[in-house]
Amino acid sequence: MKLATWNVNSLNVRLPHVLDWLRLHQPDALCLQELKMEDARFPRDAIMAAGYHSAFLGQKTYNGVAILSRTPATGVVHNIPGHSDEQKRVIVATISGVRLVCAYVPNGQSVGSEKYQYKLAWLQAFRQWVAEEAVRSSRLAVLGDYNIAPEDRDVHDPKAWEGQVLVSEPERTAFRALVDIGLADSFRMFDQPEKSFTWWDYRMNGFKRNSGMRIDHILLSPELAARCVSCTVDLEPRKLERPSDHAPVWCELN
DNA sequence: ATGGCTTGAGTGTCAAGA
Repeated sequence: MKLATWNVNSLNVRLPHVLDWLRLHQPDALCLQELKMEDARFPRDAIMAAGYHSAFLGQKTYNGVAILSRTPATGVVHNIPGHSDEQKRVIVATISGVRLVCAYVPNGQSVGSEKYQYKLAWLQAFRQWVAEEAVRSSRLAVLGDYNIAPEDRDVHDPKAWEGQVLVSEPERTAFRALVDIGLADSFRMFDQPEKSFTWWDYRMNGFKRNSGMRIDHILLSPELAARCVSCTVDLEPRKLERPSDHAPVWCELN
């Protein structure tokens, strides 16, 4: 089983890349973030033509998440249950007996800002709910754009970024609190290249200089972690014309 | 140098991303 996540930074612009990627990699499920479109504009037919079902939660201009899957989704949930939020950042579905959480964690803008406070409060509610879901589902995967680089080795220039948003200690503590539910950061279960990142700034030739961060993650419950044989960042789509600033990440499970 | 790109909104130029 192949599970993947990709922040596409506008599904409208990136749809050709997504369709090509589905055809090339044939994942069982692909979690998307930053659709930046209302539900009425979701390209369900084009995705169906590529052989995939869609569960999606969009909004105008910002945010928006989707789970594409070869088999139909069941038990779809929108947003964090019990947590009131205008922003569409979470969709959950069961695919072939695996409970998938697709999350677009708030960016936080800058440490101490209102958006940073919103990010930390959001992460607290998210962790609480994921912990409950982990009790209900032994086969649980939490995929998405976490907007947190968990360790200094996940940052191209840790000194320059020290204490900044995406790497600040409260954010990293919130990430560890998710892991402490009993979820494994699947990427770190395996040997990986030095300076592996999933996001690179569009500006200043960020990708060419590998000036990036690892902020997109796949966390797995113990049962799924035991079945996981690889976790890979796919750099190829970032090399295309008009790329997303994020790369896809995918796991292979036995 | 608080810049540097990209997107969506909408037709000016700004907010937001990370």
